[in-house]
Amino acid sequence: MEIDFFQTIYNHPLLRKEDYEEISKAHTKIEFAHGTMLLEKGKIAGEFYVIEKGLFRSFLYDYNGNEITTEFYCPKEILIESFSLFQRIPSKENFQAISDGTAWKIEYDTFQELLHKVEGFREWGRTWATNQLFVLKQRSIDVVTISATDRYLNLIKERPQIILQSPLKYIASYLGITDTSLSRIRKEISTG
Amino acid sequence: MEIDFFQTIYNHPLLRKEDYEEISKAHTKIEFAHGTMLLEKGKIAGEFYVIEKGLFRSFLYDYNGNEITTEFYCPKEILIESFSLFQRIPSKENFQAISDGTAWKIEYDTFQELLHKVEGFREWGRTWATNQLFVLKQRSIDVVTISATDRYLNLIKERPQIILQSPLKYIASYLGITDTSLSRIRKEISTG
DNA sequence: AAATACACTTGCCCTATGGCAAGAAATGCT
DNA sequence: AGCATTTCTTGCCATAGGGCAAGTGTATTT
Repeated sequence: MEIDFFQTIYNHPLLRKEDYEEISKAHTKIEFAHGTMLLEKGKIAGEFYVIEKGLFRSFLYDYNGNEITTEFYCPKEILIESFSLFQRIPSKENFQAISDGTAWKIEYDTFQELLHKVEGFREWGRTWATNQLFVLKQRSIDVVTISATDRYLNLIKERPQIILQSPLKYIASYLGITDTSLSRIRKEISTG
Repeated sequence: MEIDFFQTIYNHPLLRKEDYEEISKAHTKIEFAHGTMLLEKGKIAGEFYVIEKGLFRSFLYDYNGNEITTEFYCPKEILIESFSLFQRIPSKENFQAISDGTAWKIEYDTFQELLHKVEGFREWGRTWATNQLFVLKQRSIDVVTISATDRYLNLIKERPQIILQSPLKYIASYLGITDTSLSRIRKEISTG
């Protein structure tokens, strides 16, 4: 199986070769067609995903009913609503494939077993959670300290696949503006 | 010492009576005058605080130079910049007392020792971190799904001490609006 | 008690952004 | 290839919220 792939994903000093075999076995490959919903708001997540190919997003509706993209998920990234999956509570967001794609999933029960059996996996999970908090905190700071234009430029630099593969409107709402405004920002940028 | 107080703060099934004594001993009482800075952006946090009395806040400057309050800290809450304290990186925010107050602090080294020696404390810390992620995620969802007016009403209901003790301008920037706008919202609310 | 410093409200005006809609461009489907 | 759908741009207009400043109120200091 795809041991190499999983070694780069679940990279932790405590994990040994046999652990990776165990981890690999827990995964099942799954294909998603463009537009497929992976998880809907209000439902309880049943699976953990690692993206292999394609682009995914999470979104919700603001107080005016507009769709707001809250995150993009690229290959090699983990896609889950962690609180829904682990605390068994309704998901706060919707998750959707915005291109055809493939992922490796782990069922909830299997995931719990892995956590239980493999110490290094547990530690990897904790590290991942800590990192999530770091990233989320940084994003909430960026939203106020960096203008939409600059965050767009950052996105181009740091995650160009998103710019190339996502419709403008998803990127716009991710940046906190409308597609009309982002279109104008692009014009500004290209003009100078 | 204030064992009862610390028992309500560090509440975890693994913690036993002797642990609370150990934990209590690690704390030093400290008084803050209104306006005192506890930690400034760019510096590395050296202490962990539990608020006993008073009101505190964290803030930063947006891309137009406006002060933005990012969080309020009330009695019985933990006040730290966790990544600055534990990863030894510069703080991203400023922390300030907005009333006279008292807190219990633990020095960085002492905190590390506690984590090392007391398993229940370590577990409590993990639980706290998980909860931080949950709260931060919920807040970032609230910002888009609930209007400023409704978030203000929620704040009145859920954390009335803040409304009573904090100047309007801090609350306004916390809600993502100016003090002028919040003043108008209050008028709206009281009128009808 | 006067003086000073904040805090809050309110009016006026202005600007950035959104809503809408038309048109152009690109993409996908049959 | 031709049609349909979606995406993106752009103009016009409306509006929520911000900037500013004056005026009132409330504390704190000397």
